Amino acid sequence: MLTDRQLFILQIIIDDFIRSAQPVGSRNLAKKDDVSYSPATIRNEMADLEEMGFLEKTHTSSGRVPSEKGYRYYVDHMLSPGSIRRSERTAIHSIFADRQEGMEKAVQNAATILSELTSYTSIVLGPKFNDHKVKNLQIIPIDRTSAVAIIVTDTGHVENRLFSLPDGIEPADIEKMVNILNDRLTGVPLSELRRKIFQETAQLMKRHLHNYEAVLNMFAEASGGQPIGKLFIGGKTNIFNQPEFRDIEKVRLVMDMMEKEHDMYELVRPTESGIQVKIGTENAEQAMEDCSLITASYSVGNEPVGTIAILGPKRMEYSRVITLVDFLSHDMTNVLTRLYNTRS
Amino acid sequence: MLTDRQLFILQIIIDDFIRSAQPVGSRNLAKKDDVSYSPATIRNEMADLEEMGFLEKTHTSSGRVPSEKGYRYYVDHMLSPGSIRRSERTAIHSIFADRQEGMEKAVQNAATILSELTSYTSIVLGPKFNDHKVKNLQIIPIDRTSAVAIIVTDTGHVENRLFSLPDGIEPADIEKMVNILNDRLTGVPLSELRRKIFQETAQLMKRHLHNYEAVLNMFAEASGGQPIGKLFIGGKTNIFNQPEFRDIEKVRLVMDMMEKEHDMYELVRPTESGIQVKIGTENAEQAMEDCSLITASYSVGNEPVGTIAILGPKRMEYSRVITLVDFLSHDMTNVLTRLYNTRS
DNA sequence: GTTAGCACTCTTTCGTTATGAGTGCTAAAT
DNA sequence: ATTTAGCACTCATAACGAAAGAGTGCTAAC
Repeated sequence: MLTDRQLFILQIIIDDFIRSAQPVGSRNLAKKDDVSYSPATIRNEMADLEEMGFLEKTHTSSGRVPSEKGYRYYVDHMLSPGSIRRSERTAIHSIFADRQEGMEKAVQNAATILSELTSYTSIVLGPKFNDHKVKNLQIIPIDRTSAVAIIVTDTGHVENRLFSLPDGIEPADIEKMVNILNDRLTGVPLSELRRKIFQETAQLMKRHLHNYEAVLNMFAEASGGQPIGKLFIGGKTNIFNQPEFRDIEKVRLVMDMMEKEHDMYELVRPTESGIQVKIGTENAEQAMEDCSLITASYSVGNEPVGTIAILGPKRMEYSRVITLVDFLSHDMTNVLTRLYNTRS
Repeated sequence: MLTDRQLFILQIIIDDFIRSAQPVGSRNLAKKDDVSYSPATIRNEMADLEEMGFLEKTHTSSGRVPSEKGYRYYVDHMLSPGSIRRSERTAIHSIFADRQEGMEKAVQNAATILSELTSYTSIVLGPKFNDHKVKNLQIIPIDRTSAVAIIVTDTGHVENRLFSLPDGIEPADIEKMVNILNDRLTGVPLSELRRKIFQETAQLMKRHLHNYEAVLNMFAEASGGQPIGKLFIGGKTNIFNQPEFRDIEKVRLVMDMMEKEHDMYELVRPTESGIQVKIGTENAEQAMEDCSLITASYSVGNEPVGTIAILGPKRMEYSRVITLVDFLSHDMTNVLTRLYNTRS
């Protein structure tokens, strides 16, 4: 469909535009060392590439700019695998070097480092704890009317929630209840906790407590609270560096979106595994029309549990970013898988 | 020091500039219904006010703009107390209507609502839990080498932390330890926990466990982890609305600062109680030179435990914001004090 | 098939020139 | 002794036009 020369020229144009953010013209292209065609030839090819929809002009007599289709083709067919610098490698490995900090800190760290390495905005969706299993349950009474329910998972994650106690419940009752719950629910994955609570323990509880329902309900609710992982965003203001975002309205659109946790979650919610690139309007979100998003999931074993992503301008250094994101996601998968597997 | 008329004119100028963001000139001032002086008279007064440092010109023949000193004087001497609209009152009361959500959610909510009411950026420093007392301690072993330490306070707040177990420790030992800890440390304020841990329990532990030190150390560390409350920021992008922040560099400066948790904490760290207004360079932070900050602390009983703040342009609606912030801080104090006092 | 040449287009820049809002000062009016 | 009208002056902003520069498309020659 494209001749070798067209491919070559398209590649150079996109590479150049990614670097300079300036529309690229035939004259300047021809000056490059590795280009041996005359401006006129290049102009002809450019005209063809434009007709095919890979390039665009900003006005009648401007240089060419890659279209979304152009970027898409570039990403799909012309990406050289790119290498990782030693410093980048060590930076990434340092993220999980210190396990003691706890998962949340490490994930936040990943976001920060990723944004620093790329100077784009990074989004990291922390591991969802659905598939992690209950290690221990506690109910700590605070006063006569309220108590804290605590769920500890086998990965060391802690969920907690304040709830109202039914009237007239005795500390001894609570203790009994905690024992029953731990007895029956240890090892149950969080995703099934809600169901199991009623299925496994309701009968037993009934025998021991007259007021068990309210408590069970609460517990079930606490467990269903956060089915998704936490979201971390690094380098939110990096978008200010991009010359195409000198326009305050554009920045605002993106910034506004970044403040909406739900939108951001929708953006990076895990779908297919592997690396995904969404360019401009390929993203559902209106505010993303001038941005590209590169996402990769990471896994525990074969189960994807979270996502890392880079949000930048359409004119993104795709090659470099994809390499980095790929590397980090594999690193995270390795670390988490090892961690998880030695545990269970 | 200032004649009545100068006071009057200064007030009108500042009020006008707060509304319009445009330098105000004598001609337009004189047109106002409540001004009965001629432009020339006003010009004379303006010149005097400028000489005294309350007004500035952006260039030789422009209208006047309030100086920092002008704003300061305005805030200190000319603020009419301002009233709260019914809708605002209900919005604020709604924040703590639903106690079940837990403190953190409520505080986050406060930030959101405050930013929506003012259309500036709000900062809420959640209650610090230093003075809250230990209700219960737990150590939940995860596997042979690690465990989760959990501290529950009498306010229902939960702190938790993953830590490494010393080699060869037995589940029975852990149980013993937890019992000792609970026995000795219940009721201890978090701020003294670290000290008390060693003072009260070390002797006892020594008798029962050969390897107690590592565990104690860890526990002490977990308790010292977050002496300060959590920080919530609402309406980060509201700054984009301000015409004096059309300049992308200015916005960036402020945005960058808002991303740095530490800087933000420094900004609103509780100092004196009552309402504080910091105008422009009165703030230590460089990035704040075009902004004003209004802070108020809220308390439990007489002890200030957190801060609410509004960050906006120097040209802020001081009167309205101060009224709102004052009202909310009192509301929070009431709610928290009631909550806390029924507990202890 | 490639390229030189040329006319044409469109943006950007720069100086020039109004226009208008605003000031400061002086002198007259109150 | 204030207050105000009048006027000359300053400066930012907008509008205009001209010139420069980068780039294109097309035609004709190589």
